[in-house]
Amino acid sequence: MRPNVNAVKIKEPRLAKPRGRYHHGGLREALIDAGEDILAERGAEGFSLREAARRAGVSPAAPAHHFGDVRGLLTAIATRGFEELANALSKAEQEVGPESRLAAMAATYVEFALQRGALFTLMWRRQTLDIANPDYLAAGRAAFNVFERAATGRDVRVPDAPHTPAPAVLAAWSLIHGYARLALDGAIDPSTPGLTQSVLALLPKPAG
Amino acid sequence: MRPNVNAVKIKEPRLAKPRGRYHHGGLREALIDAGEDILAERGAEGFSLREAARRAGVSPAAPAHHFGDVRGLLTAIATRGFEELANALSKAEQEVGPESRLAAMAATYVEFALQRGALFTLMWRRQTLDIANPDYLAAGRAAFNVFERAATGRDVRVPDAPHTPAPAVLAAWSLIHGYARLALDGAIDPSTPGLTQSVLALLPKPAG
DNA sequence: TGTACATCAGTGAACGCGCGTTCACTGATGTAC
DNA sequence: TGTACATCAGTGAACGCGCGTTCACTGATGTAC
Repeated sequence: MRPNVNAVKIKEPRLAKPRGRYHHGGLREALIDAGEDILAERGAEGFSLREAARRAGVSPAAPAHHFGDVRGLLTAIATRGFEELANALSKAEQEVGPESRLAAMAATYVEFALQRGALFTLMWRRQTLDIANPDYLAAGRAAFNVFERAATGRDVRVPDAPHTPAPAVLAAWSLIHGYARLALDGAIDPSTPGLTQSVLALLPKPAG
Repeated sequence: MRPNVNAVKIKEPRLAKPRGRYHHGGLREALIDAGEDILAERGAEGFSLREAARRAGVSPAAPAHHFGDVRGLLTAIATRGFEELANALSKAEQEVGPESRLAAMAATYVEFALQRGALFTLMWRRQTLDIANPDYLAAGRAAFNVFERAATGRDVRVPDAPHTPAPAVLAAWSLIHGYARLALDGAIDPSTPGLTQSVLALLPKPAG
């Protein structure tokens, strides 16, 4: 399924190439859309370049023009995943007062991970991504920035300057990330009434 | 690399089939050993049945006699992973006093994950495992039991009876698990001096 | 103690599969003049 | 405004690959008598 929550895209994506047209017109986006669909349907292991091309209505050689190779396409999909996560976090941040921002972040993060399991998994799978890709790195950093800003209550960061997050921020992020992963991997049943809330209530509180 | 910490095996594993012998004599174990080696060398994506058979000095059809199919072999490898994790946790538990058990568990868990990254990843990769396999389930539960016992300071569990762990236990586990995963996935640099300790110091403390 | 025979644990060749990528190509687009 | 032409974004057939699994088979083991 294409993103149905917090969609970044403005125009309705055109998945398949318009009939009778030689040029697609929006193949790059269409391939990323198709990739997300495949992930949602078949999981992270079920992805293939050829299948993405098929869904976009295009020959298996076409993606190379936009992404070089599979790794390039996967990296673009993961990048968009981080952008969508950052958007979701930003939205949650703006909807609540400062005192409950961390809780809102946490709930949003976990919800994103659970709803988009395979995408979330891919986003972190370094081995299959080009982790030196600047867009990928920037998108990941941006998502973490939103989290950190909400967790600490201030915007400590000079954009793009590397810095060392406070241990309490990393601990909070670890807890959230770990809970999401354990739930995705079947070790925890997040549908147990009240469970998610009571676990997230134990978040280490970074100083404001 | 075969387990060099907390090894469960008694005899030195024989990887390759003894020359001139038709029967291997310990093929099951040898295939699991080989599988762990492949994971350590090539990562979770680099595993293949044929390569494991090759390393065990055996034809590609041989593993089927012991494991049915690839999934069976992978599940056996993951099962042993959980057994080794449980052993490591038990050992750590016994080495320290009750008040520092949780910290010792945490450090051991993270160390295991970082040292055996690909194995740790496989252990949780439900899609490629037979998650209904009783041995796999039992090994996973056993590892969690050790953690829970150390975290709560008491052995609340009737063996094999399903039960609902306290939120504080799940939160502690989530934090540890998340920290390990983020470090494995390159989001956190665990070699930063003092970082691991200061993050783990923020563990939610379950009631004793 | 020796022999017959069922069972078990291997062989190794072959199969079909879908994959990512390559290649020479062509249709469409857009820019220079 | 029209034309030439470079560039871009596609085609589709083909390649080679390693994979997991199947198959008919055989060597080794161990048990019954």
